[in-house]
Amino acid sequence: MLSKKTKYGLKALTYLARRNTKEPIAIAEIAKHENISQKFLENILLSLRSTGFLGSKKGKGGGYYLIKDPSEIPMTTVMRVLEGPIAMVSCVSLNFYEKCDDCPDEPSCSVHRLMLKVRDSNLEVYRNTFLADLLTE
Amino acid sequence: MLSKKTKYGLKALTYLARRNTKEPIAIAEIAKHENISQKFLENILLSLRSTGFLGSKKGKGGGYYLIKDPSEIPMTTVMRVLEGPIAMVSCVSLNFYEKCDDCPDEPSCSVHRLMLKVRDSNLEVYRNTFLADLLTE
DNA sequence: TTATATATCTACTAAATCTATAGGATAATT
DNA sequence: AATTATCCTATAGATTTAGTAGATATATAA
Repeated sequence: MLSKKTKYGLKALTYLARRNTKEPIAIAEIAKHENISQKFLENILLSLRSTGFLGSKKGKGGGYYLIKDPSEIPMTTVMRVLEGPIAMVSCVSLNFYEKCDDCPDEPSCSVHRLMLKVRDSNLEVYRNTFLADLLTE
Repeated sequence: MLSKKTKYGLKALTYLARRNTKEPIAIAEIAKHENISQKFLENILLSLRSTGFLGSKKGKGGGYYLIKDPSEIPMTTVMRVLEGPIAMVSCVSLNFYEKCDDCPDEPSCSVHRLMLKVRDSNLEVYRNTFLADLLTE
């Protein structure tokens, strides 16, 4: 299942993209409109900031804003920060590879085989989907 | 992340398919060869039995055996039993659909949009992959 | 300079889920 | 009757998730 963290994070980014302004938008506003616990959202936006496409400003009139255009924000980046590795097992992960401790041989492992296909398939979706694609036209 | 339950279940099925016999194979044998806790595997195989492609026999000489040919056992069925719904959110689930309580409108929901793509993509993989495809040739 | 509004950061707690184990019940074989 | 193996239910420990609390840092405005 998709975590609430990811769900909320996506909704928040979508909200920012739809507001379509360079002005910072307060967490409180996003939380209210998207029905998210404000404190929880604080943590989520904080972790998204590390991606480089999300900026923030403190103090009165502060908040969060998109640095890049939504058409340049790929879901690969978003999902990796929010949900973690795209691969379902670490032995097929591109960015977080780790050998399975119980599996003696990867090429002959059925789990490895199946999850490789799943990873490729998901990766294609995430690579070809940008924040802009999730906004309603 | 893929659950251990699913991982073990897949390995067990693969083991059965590779043994390539109609004779029942004891849980103990599978558990030993695949490095799985026997008691845990009991539960897993039990739940897989409901799919119809896995049979069991009690008593001496008993165990589990595949009823169908591995080329006729699709991953959609396996994954749904072991890992649960293929969709990452219930609002895009084919078999377990449920409306999100916090989301007023599905067509305009960005999470819905993205997860629809992901579901379709995963579904294609699982539908086109059969147990037989996971065995090393 | 002071008050206010906002993000930042760390720590914590409660609930849910996952992993595994325990022990007996049931059924088939010898 | 004894043995062997699956079947079934319950439970316990570990981990993860979701959410909360409270103090700190920083920017704005009066």
